[in-house]
Amino acid sequence: MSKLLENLNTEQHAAVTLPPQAALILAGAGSGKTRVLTTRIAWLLQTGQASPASILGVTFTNKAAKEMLTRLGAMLPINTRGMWIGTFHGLCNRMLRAHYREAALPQTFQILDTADQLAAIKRLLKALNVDDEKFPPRELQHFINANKEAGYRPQQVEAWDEYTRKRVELYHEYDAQCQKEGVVDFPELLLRSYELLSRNEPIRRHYQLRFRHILVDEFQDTNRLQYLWLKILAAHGAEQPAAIFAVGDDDQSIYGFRGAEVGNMRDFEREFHVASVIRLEQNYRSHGNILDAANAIIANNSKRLGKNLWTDQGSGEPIRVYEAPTDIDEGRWIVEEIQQLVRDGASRSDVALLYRSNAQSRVLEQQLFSSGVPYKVYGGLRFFERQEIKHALAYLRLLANPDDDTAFLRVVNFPTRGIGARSLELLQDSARTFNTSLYATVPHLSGKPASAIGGFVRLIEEMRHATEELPLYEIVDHILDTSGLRAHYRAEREGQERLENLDELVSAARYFMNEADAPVAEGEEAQHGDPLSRFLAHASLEAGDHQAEAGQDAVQLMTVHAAKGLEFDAVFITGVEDGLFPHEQSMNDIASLEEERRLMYVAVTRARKRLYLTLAQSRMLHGQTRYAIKSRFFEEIPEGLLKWLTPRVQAGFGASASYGQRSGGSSSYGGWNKSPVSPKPREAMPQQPSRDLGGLRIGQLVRHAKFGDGVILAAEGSGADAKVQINFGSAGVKWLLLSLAKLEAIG
DNA sequence: CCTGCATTCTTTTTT
DNA sequence: AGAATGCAGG
Repeated sequence: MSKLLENLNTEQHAAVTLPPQAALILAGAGSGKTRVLTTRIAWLLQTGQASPASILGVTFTNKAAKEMLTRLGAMLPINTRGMWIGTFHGLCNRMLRAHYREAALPQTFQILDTADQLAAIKRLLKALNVDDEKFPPRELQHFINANKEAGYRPQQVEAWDEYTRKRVELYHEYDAQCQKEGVVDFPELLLRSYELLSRNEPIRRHYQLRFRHILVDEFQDTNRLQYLWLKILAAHGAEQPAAIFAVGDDDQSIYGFRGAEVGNMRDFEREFHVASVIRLEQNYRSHGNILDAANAIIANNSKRLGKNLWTDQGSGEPIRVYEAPTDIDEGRWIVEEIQQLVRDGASRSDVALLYRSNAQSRVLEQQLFSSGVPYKVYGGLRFFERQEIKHALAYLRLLANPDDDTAFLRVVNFPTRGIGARSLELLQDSARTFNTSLYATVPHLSGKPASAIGGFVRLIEEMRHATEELPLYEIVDHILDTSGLRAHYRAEREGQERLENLDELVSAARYFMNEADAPVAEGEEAQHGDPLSRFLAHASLEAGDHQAEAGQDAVQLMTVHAAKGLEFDAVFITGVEDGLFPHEQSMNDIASLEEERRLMYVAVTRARKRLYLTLAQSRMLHGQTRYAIKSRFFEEIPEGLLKWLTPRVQAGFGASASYGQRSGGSSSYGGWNKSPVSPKPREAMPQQPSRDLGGLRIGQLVRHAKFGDGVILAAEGSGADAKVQINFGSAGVKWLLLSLAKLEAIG
């Protein structure tokens, strides 16, 4: 046991060995959070305080769950299979499969992913003749999910206005449709599971007695419903509540926009009477300057639980800042810098390019590509979300559950079978009359549509018959041929990759079966449900690990969100401009600006040794050149931590151009810093935007007869329409037509 | 039923 | 700019 606790610092040790009671661990970035979580489980097991079956480990991503299991396996020679460790959704799915009757679901219930759900909503609106201009499907989807994630069924939603009353009604209809079709969307997995626990006493008691230790990762990301779910599982308020061990960091809460409630941390502390909150503040990742910058940034947020990271690693290098004239120059400079790092011995995979939004990756990719620097972009379309895969899965879903109308409509005419919108409308109408699923309605049909659609139903029936006795992967293989999907993509010009993906689906099925059919070891329970349904659930819940394709040593590109939890020797945070980061849609109210700030905090704390902040004075966005000034977050970083590699010509009055370049100054780290700081002096003067601004440019100080002195923030249009945005300080920020306003360049 | 053009809308993302 | 959807015409 002592071995387990070796090398833990005081706080980590204290957290791991806490008595089994409600605990809140505030774990700063890079403070060994995952280590504490897994060591805690190992310690509970090894000291005999817990059996594997009594442990419930909850994460948000499959990746995190997998990592927990891997690390546990390395620590203890135990069978981790007896424990329930998984994502909220995965665990709820497991529970609902086991008690599908009590949860009023068909045994083969299918899971709708976000796109399926949207399709289902559109279909509903059409069937009910609802104007989708007045009730945009996406908005309705958001409304439904937000309510589910707050724990509200339609009856519980307060509707004060006509509009909301209608949306509640649609929410109700939507639920009814899902129930009829035997499908469940993501938030429904949780809500259903929660309701099952609250309504069914024996089942509730069963799980409450079983899970004595509940460990929750990334607690700051929980939404209301997830909190309620944990609360009921832990038998909160009962005499013998389970011990919840919650680990989180309020400063890294960056999912407020999708319903995460940081407030759950405070509520947890209060409602569960957490005796003492343990703070993990020693950072093992970043050098001092990087941490100082991070601390300084996050200090501007209000309502923090309070935490200050420190390190004993020394301050390290200054943070390098580069301001480029355009986004293309920004990308080019970054690529040169990366090439220099690589020449100095860095490996490309230890270098990350982070950006606020995905749209920014293109310019960077172009530069990397044309320079022949290998790179990998994270966060594209995932395997199970590809259209050919979704088509194949739709056939499989129909085999498992013919009432799945979404799946039916997806493939009834794909590949084309001469079934048009007209026939389908007819079918949908009579399905409403008979109150049956589309599939079940087909026999009632007469006339021409009947034969075409009847043929489709016969095809599915034949598939079902032919695959009855086959193992899973052969079922998949079989439907790829009999559905005509393979033939379809073979005929398509660009179909080669899709065909390969379909083959990969067969492999995925084979792999899935091997995993699933592993002999059931002692202390392990068999999972519920038939292999096909389980495979389909797996496909919905784990849309595909793009992490899988390791490949060569490549520079890592991703959004800041995607970078949470990761770390790199060198990190470039790109596009650090007002309007981009913070994003313009989040600049105006305090709550969302604070989330942007946390996002910046997350970004900064990804770096181990070297951090770059880069920005561009102009960039193409939505097909238009936009001009921006440096991010307001620069003001929050102590000037002494920054090394400007470009002259500072910036907004703010009287800001004199200061050149940050001072030779050397930094010490060397990690072996790949052979050349001091900036390899070569770079072009210093920002170029004038290639637009006639009458000798003006962004950042230019100007004088206006009425508004006084100001600085140009942005420009738009050209010729007679050319407008500039100027910050006149106390006189405000104004857009002025260049042709009308008499502006005099000063400074 | 398919094809091509117009219109729209673009943060972040996991399940 | 570019993707993705929706609608008119072949």
